[in-house]
Order: sequence, then structure tokens, then C-alpha cells
Amino acid sequence: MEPKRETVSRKPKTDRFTAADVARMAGVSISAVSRAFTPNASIAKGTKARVLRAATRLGYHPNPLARGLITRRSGMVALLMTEVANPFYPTVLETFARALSDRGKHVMLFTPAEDEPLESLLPRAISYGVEGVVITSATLSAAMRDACADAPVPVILFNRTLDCAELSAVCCDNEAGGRAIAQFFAARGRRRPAFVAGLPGASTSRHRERGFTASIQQAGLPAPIRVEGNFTFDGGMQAAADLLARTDAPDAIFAANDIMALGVLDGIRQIGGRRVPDDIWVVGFDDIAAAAWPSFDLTTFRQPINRMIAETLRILDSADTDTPALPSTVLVPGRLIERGSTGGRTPSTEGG
Amino acid sequence: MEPKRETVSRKPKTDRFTAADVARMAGVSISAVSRAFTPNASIAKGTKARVLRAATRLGYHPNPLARGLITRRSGMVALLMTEVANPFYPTVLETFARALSDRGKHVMLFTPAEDEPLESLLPRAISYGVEGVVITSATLSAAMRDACADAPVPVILFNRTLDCAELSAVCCDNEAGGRAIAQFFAARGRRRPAFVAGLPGASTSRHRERGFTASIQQAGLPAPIRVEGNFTFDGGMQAAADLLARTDAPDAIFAANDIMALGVLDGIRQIGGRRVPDDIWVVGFDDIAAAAWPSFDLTTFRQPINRMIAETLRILDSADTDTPALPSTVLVPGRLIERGSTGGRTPSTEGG
DNA sequence: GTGGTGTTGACAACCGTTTGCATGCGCCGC
DNA sequence: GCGGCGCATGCAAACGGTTGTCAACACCAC
Repeated sequence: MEPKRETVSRKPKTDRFTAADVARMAGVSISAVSRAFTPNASIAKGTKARVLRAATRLGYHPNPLARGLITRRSGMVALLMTEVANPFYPTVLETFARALSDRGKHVMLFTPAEDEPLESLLPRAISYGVEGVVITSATLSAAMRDACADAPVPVILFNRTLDCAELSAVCCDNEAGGRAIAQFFAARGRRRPAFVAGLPGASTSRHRERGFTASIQQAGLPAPIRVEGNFTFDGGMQAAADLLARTDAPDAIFAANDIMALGVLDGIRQIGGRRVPDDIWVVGFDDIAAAAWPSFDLTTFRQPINRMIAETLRILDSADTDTPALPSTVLVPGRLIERGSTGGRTPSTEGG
Repeated sequence: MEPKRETVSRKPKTDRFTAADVARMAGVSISAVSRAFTPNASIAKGTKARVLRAATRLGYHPNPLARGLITRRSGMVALLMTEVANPFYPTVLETFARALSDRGKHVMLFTPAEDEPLESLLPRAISYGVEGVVITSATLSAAMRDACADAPVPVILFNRTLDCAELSAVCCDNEAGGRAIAQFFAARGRRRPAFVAGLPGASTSRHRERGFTASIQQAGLPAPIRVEGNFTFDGGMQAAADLLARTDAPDAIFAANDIMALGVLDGIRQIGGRRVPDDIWVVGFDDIAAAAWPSFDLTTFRQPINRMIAETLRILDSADTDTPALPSTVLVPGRLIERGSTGGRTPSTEGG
């Protein structure tokens, strides 16, 4: 004979109420309780009111897990993230969590453990009965692509694209962003552009570079000097050191994301002898919070996070209608935010 | 007659396999499959191996929802967060998610929707059958405190404390941190200290202030000038402006967290006329990534996130043993990281 | 050879919901 | 007033697992 729960007395707390309790209190059947909580179910107004009253009195909420077991809608969306070092992603995460919260859903976060491949997370997420999977990893293996295409729930790539007819993706128009920055440089008389790339496998970096390089050359400027920055602050600092050590040092640097651009700015400052924006311009991509801080005052291409999230949710929503939208890649436009690092409206106070 | 799933053909994808499928393939009963996945259950070695082989071949994982329904262990831990603007919390979130992932559990994120009170999240989290709730909100209402104490699962306050015998809390030793910084100021000959407070209701800010003020006065220095900074970058900038405008402007500023300290640094830089660390010292609290960036080079009190997370997990683990630990407040020690903003080892290159 | 012991697998009940189906009721038009 | 119609309701079978109970079985010592 083992100790029963009540003899232990360690959880005399409110043991959760079930639909049966509510049913008993309201004098109806369990089905009636269920129907009271199901939108436009066949239930009389009065009964529904009685059930709801009993429910609130007991503090009852239908158990989403039990519900999800049968409806296959758990109210959870999986978010697979890898890079949390880049402040862009926490913002995405928060915005996403809040947007889901607004529609009564929740985000379940999946982060690979030490040395764990991303693909092993997908089956785990699916086994939890999530209604959709959003992946924010910058890089994606071929195995992962196949796994995603086979998933029984919609999988959406956020902030990256992939040439795969079976996967949806939501992305800022990175190529257009690269072009806009190139045209901005060319129009303002910059002569020696450079590009600081992120991770080699990242579609964002590749597309930004493609648009930038194409448009730079179209404007008659020399092909950008190219260095890699790994999408990290330290990578940006190193990139600045490499670029400034050259005899043909650039006069305008476009870093594939803000965190690298900030590293570039700090790298330039540390090396000394050159000033931003007088001698060199620096432009980033994302518009993270720190970009607007006076010390950096970074010109950047703002990604419209809210619209990107909205599109993601739209795809998720459409997936469980009768006529699910076909997998598609949605590109939303971004916008150049001019600041001091390109001599913009807010003059930098440094070096004064 | 409504269209069956296969006639629609929109999800011919791998419809999840169940334990029955595995059982059939392995030539055993469903119970055997279940036992194969239950640690030290009564099952023959050979049988277990056969089941596991069939399972991996089918890509089968037990459905955590169904399992959680009966075992009351869903493998999910709820994380209730409010401030995501402070980079400290994304780091916490990531570390936590990774640590849980290592032990096969997952984090479910709960963020209040627009104008939604924090307390409404708790019942939602509980209804999902989470095994524990970790709250990182800086402030907590009395209603919330009661709700937490009544929760049927362990509730742990992370990075804040509360005088409540029924709640566990894991926190850096904020008061000791405040004292350490005060002693650091006093020992290095600072004469006019100031404190930039965070949110009024935050225990972290209050405790850091208490330790700081007490130790400052104990050292024979005047009571710190006190301004508020709201835990935000802009608040820090404003605080710097307020402090420097005084006739008795401070020569050492302790901001209750790093993000405000960075704001203070940028505020001082914008106002001009004073230099860090020559004229003013600035110290923060947390040791976020940006604190180490050369532009800021901020001396700060490092919170040992890993140890704090480890303690949190320990409490969660202990909660479902036979002898659950009593609710307690765990204080883990932090450490002062000296940098350029107090003339530390890395000399600042600014103003050169 | 037989009784006792210790494993192992099948059976069925259960976790908390949803939902198809059947039933019973009230209501309307004729 | 009556037949049918449709809405509201309850019953019971799922959903995908876990786990206590019990029978069967092999094995060992006597």
C-alpha cells in the first residue's frame, strides 16, 4: 500500500477541476460543458450561460492537452531558434509570442541542446501536436529541408528562404534591401564599397549581398570588397580591422546585419585614425534597438518585424482552412533608416 | 458524407504513427511498447530492443500530450516573461531552454497580451499541465502572489524575491552586489556616489540600492544621490542628464542594471564636458553582452546566469520527488567585472 | 515430479476532452 | 390538434498513451 496523495498533504492546493465538476455544479452533462466552450456549437443560450457561470466560479478552463488530443489543435506553435545572440531574434520571439497570445495560442520554444542537430527538434515538436512550426535558423541542412517538407503540419521559414516548393517562407525583401543600400551609397558619392557577409549558408546574407553587389556594379562602381563577419559583433570588429588594413580601404561598409555593423563601428573606433561618417560610412541591416543608441547611431535597413509576423500568422491560419494556401514565399518590403553613421539627420557627437 | 482525409490528398504526408503501429511491427502488445519507453519498467531486454528498433524505424515518439494526460508530467515548463527589452532576459531564456532541452523537457513561453495582467497567464499555464512555472517579471502584484501560492505546481521566482513562505525564488545576491560596488567606490577614492534606480516595485533594484546605500554610508561617504531610470536605456540617458545638471554632480554612478548604465554612458557622452572614467565612473549590473563592447567597456556586477538556472532546475526537480524541498529563496553570489568605465584593465580609447 | 518464486505480457481501466449518433422535446403550419 | 421538423441534450466511443492486476510461464530447489 503506497501513500495516497491526500495522506501526503503536500498538495492540498486546488487540484484542478474537470468538466465533470462543472457539469455537476451546473446540473448538465459533460457534453454540455464541452459545447459551452466550443464556438457555435449546438447549445441553448441559457444552458451555456449556466455552464459558464459554474465554470468561472470553479476557475475551470478546458484542458488544452486533452482537447488537443482529439481535435489535433493543441493551441501551440513551435518556434525553432538557434541564434539568440543576435538581438533581432529575441524581438521576433517576443512579438511572435504576443501575437499568438492575442489569439489564444502559445509558443513552445525549441532550442538545440549541445551539439544537437536542428533536425532532431522537428519530430519532437511535431509529437507535441503543435499546429505549426516556425524556424528562424539562418542555415538549414538538406536533411532538415526534407524533414520539413514531410512534416504533417505547416512549416514556415522565418527570415530565410529556401528553394523548395513545399515550404513556406516569410522574409524581408533582402535583395531589394541590398539594392537600396547600394543606390544610397552610389547616389551620395561613395566610391569604394565593402560588404561584410554573415554565415556562408544564410540566405539572408546571400540575398543582401546579391542585391548590393549587382546594384553597385550597375552604378558603375567597383565590385565591393568582401569579408566575412559570421553574423557576430566580434566578427564585425575583425572585419573592420581587415578592411582598414588594406591599401584600397573602403569608404562605405555594408554589414549584412546590425550586430556586425556595430562591431565594425567599434572596430573602426579602436583602430583610430578614421572617423565615421567623415571618412567611412557604415550601414547595417535589421534595425535592432542598439542601432539607435547615440554611440552608434547606425544607419540601417529596417526589417518590418510586425508585418513579417503577421504574414507568418496568416499562413498558419490559412493552413487549417478547407482551402489551405499553397506553400509560398512571402517577401515584405523594408525601409532604409538614415542615421549618423552615414552623415544622416542625427549628427554623431563623437570626436567633438 | 463529408470528404475523408485521403480524398482531399492535401496531407498524404506521414500521418503520425502510434504505439499500436509499433506494437504490430514488433509483434508485441501496446503495453510492451509503453514499457519499452518507460525507464526501469518490467520488460525483457530482448523485447525492449525489438520495440525500440521498430520505433526508430517508424520514427515513433510517444505522444507527450497523451502521456502527460495520465502521468501529469507533460515535459513542459512555463516561463512567464514580461521584459524582453532588457537583453539579460533573452539570455536567460536561451540558457533555460537549452538546459531543459538537455533533460528532455521544453519551455512554453507566456507573454501577456496588450494590457493583459500577468495573473491571467498563470491559470492558462497551469491548464496546459506544465510541471513548473518560472516567473521573471520584475514586479508582481499581491493578487499574483496569492495565485502563485495556490498553484498546484511549483512556482519559482527568477531574479526577484518576495516575502512569501510558500514561494521559491532564485536570485543573485543583489544586496551583496550593491555592497561590493559601494566598497569598490569607497576604496578607490570616489567621493560623491549616485544610484540610478530601476522600477519602483522591483525587488532587484531595491536590494541593490539597499546594499549600496548602506555600505556607502558605512564607508563615511554621503548618501548617494538617487534618480530613477525605469530599467530602460532612455531612462539611463535621462538620469545622466539629471545628475550632471546638479551642482553636486556625482563622480561615481551605479545603475541598477546594465541597460540603464549604457544609457548613462551615452547620456554623459552626449552632454559632453565630462569623461568616463576620468571625471565620472559608471557601474552597471548583469553583465550583458553589450557591456563588454569597446564603446562602453562597462564595469558591472555579473549575475551567474548558469548557476541561477541550475538552482532553478534543482528546485523544479526536487518538487516531484517524494520529499519536495520546502519553498526557499536561493541567493547565488555574483562577481564584479572591472572594465574601462571605472578605469579598469581595458583602457577606454575614447576621447583620445 | 512438484510446489514455490520471480518475470513477463495481455487486458482493461483511466486521464480529460470532443463529437457522431440517437433521442426527446417544443414549435410551426396546415 | 397533429405530423413533421429541427434544435438541444445525453450517451458512448474515440484520442494516444500509462499502469495495476492477473495469468502464464520458465526456472530453481527439494
